[in-house]
Amino acid sequence: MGIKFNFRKKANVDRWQRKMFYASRLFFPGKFFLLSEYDGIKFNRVFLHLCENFKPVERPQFTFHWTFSRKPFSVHAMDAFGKVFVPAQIEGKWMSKWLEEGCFDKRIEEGKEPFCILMPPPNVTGVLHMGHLLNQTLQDVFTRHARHCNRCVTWIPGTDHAGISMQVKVEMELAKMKISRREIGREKFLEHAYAWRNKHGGIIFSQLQKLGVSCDLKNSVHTLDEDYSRGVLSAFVELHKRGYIYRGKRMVNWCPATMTALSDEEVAMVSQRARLYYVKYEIVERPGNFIEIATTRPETIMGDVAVAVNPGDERYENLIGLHCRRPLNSSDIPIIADAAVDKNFGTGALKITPAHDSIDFEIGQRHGLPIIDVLSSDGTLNALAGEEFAGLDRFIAREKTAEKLKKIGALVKVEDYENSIGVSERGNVPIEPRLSEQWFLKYPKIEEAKRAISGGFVKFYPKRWEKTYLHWMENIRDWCISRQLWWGHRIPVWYRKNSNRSDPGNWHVSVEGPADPGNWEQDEDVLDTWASSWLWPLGVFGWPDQEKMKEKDFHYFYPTDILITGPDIIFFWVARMIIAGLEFAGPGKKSLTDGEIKSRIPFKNVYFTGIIRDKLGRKMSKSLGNSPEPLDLIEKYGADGLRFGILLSAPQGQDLIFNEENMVLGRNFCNKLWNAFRFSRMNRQCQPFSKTSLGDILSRVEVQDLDIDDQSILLGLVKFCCAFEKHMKNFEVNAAINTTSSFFWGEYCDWYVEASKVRLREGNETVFAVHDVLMRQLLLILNPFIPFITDELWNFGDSAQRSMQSVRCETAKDLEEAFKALQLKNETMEVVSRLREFINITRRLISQSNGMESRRVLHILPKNPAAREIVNSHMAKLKKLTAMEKIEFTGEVLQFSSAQTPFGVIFLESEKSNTSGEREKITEQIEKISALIKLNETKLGNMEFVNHAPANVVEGVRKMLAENIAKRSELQKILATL
RNA sequence: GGGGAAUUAGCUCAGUUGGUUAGAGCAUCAGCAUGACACGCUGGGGGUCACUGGUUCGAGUCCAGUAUUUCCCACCA
Repeated sequence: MGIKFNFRKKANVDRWQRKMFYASRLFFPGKFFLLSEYDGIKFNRVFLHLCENFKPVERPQFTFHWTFSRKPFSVHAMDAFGKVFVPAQIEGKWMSKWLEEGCFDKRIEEGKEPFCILMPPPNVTGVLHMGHLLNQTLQDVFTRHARHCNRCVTWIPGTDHAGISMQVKVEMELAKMKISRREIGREKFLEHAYAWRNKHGGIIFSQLQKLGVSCDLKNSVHTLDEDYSRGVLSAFVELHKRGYIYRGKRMVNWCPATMTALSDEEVAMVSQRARLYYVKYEIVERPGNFIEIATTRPETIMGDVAVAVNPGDERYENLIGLHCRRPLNSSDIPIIADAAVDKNFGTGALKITPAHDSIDFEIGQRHGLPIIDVLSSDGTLNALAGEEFAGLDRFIAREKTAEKLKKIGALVKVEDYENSIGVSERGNVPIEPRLSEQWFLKYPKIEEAKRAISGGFVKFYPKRWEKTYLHWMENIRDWCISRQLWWGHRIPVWYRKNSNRSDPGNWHVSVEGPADPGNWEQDEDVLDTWASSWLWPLGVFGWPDQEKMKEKDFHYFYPTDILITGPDIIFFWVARMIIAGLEFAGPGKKSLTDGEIKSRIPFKNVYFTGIIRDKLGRKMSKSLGNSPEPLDLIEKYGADGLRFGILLSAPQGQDLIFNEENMVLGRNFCNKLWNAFRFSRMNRQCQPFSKTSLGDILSRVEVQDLDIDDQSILLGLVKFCCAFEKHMKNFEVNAAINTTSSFFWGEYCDWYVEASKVRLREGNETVFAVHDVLMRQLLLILNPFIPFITDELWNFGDSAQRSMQSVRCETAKDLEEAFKALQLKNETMEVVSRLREFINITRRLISQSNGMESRRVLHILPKNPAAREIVNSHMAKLKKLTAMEKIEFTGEVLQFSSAQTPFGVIFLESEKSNTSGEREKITEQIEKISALIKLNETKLGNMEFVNHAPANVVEGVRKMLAENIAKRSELQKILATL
């Protein structure tokens, strides 16, 4: 076929245009040719008019990528087996097969090590996003890996009822039908909510199946399931009994949008541009004199009950104890002194509004001040704010009050000011510090929870998160667990009808409720979602029902092995689960021993993933619209390609920038694997892997037929498995996958396959067997990462199609044991690396003397007889890999371009000689090597170095020096003859 | 205000307890239609390891400081 075309003759033609031209001549000798436009996102077909009147066209923005091949339609001996891997053809098939076979079912066998992993329950309303992709793939990798390690595996999935976000969603749905939840009441609302959940909930699992996750869906748990709910309520009742839960009127974070209290963790601090208003209050006892305060919230002035100054502030010393006049809703309020006031902020005088600020509240408490709450629960001002402002939204009221202050001359000035305010994560509005009666939890087992981490019972990966965790534990505050919502676990507390609810004497706290329900009213509120999910590791096993726990194998699987989640919920969830485990995974106890901690922790390892960001470093989110649709990615690159790609870009715990190029790499990798397998089985019949074992394959090997490539690749396989196991043990998935890729692609494909081609063509059965050993092991190792394609290849040629899922993967140790009979020699690796070096140098020489080597004959001046022998015994292979027609030995220096190899100097025969160029090249090399020699010599001349450095390092330098000197004299010899 | 992380090739990142001449992929440039793979193969170029000091015979690696980026925590109205 060789149409040769010398592009160099065409001046000023871009590379891509030359390629197109070349391609067009090859395939469409007429006037048109077809190519695919590829901009990394989508393919389009375009026609370009070329050839006859070929003119350079302006380079377009996208890059071109031609997708044809010289043999685009050629069909191989294995016609079922296309040369391009098409994921869509096999993915659906395998998922249903796995489910059919029950591959993901929980298994328990005596004497086997358990492995349990709990899926962080996605929101029941959730759909698959990029975060899940990473998180779930990682879990799946560990789960499938554990299956290959012969462990009894269960991966328990589930969903979270997602209190606020679910309720907001349902309310929005209802709003579309012009229904408000207050109108229809609690019961009806919950009916709607359940209906909605049953219809839309759990979509995520069908999406996850497309990704190939191998969780046990039959044992899926939902936080509102009957059993789980009973656990949540029992925990409440038990904690109340043990004195950790109390009801009280406190400052809480109030979300005016969803009208509920929130925990501190649900409030995010966001910096904003605000204004600082300076307002003067007239001193009652000294008319005409004023005290000036600074505030960002003039709308709360009507709630002022005092003005406070620092007791050490000389400016205001003589005012303490006097009164000033509140400018709005006029009233006289005292001027007090409190150390909490910062002299240096604003004017140094602080207006005290105990109902709307937590510092003010505390100051108010200290001075016995009254509380005037001017805000309603929805964030509007109420009657106490005065007629003028009542009913206004807090932000409108801010403007209005400022206007009014200006009008009455109380407003001194307004400054721009940047501060940070708490924002409700769900409602996405600023929260309001609000005094309200709520249920609080004083965390139990804090000391033990700290010890669980510092004592190494629970290990964090990466370790640095331990600090964050411990810091939170040090500064922990009581948890507000009640929510003014309907969707969730209703608080199991009943109050005697028409009684004072603040009096615990009127309470009934139990899971079942009072015996005479007619006389009681249940608390209206539900529990914080996290107050149910913190029991996840217990609840999924049926806690606290001992029978159910036995049935669900709590004692076998608990503590679970690894939790994989994002560091953003380290406080929300991870820390609290540890606390819950310590408190509840055993009989109630005030304090725990180390042994008890060890048995009560919910998981032994926590793997924190990074956050997926876009190219600009922004978090990927729906609202920003910067997140690709995961299902589209699966369609484009295949589930395997996507999994591979995402793992490739996910170093442990480091945020990762999403790069679609990695998915391309993943897809390419799968294709390479596909083709490597295709090649290894080409033109021959052999047992599918599903029907054969390592022993079967090894029995096909004739030991005397093993050449050095076979030996060194098998030894390399053991070494690689060793490294792989180490990475997996340390949860370094990224490193594991990199090691695998470089062994498979770099060692197996690039070297061994090429090197063994000659013998393969001769039909050497031993070589076939070695290929099978490698392919088999690689498929087993890769299966957790790319399950679909590996299972397909594993079963190739087997009509039964049984998943490789639970086939035990040989460890490095197993392989070593099995290879003993092959008598592999370690020194073969060394020889092979020299052969590879020889070939590389030769190829470089050919490439450098581009066009000069018309004869393709290589002469070697062998270093010694041993080198000569090695070259001789690998002649066919060397010729093939260097594309030489002839490789000959010579006894003298030749006048061709030369290079130094481990076996001696080589000379590339050519028609034209270029002695001056050669001389220049060699002189340059001599200079370079002389510099190195000098470096080595100074090092060795330094007695400090020789005395201090370890012997092997010094020895290494000595050896290098000797080698360099030898090389240099060789070069000098060549130079002399030129 | 406190704490963590990052800074290595044009881009995305590896880099073991300090030890030969700092690696990979992508991109780029040059060559290639070779019975597995152009989603491929071969080769080349490209780095003052953010900066400044220190420890050491020896620092990308350890220490201190600076700069930039970033995340978390925190009740200055």
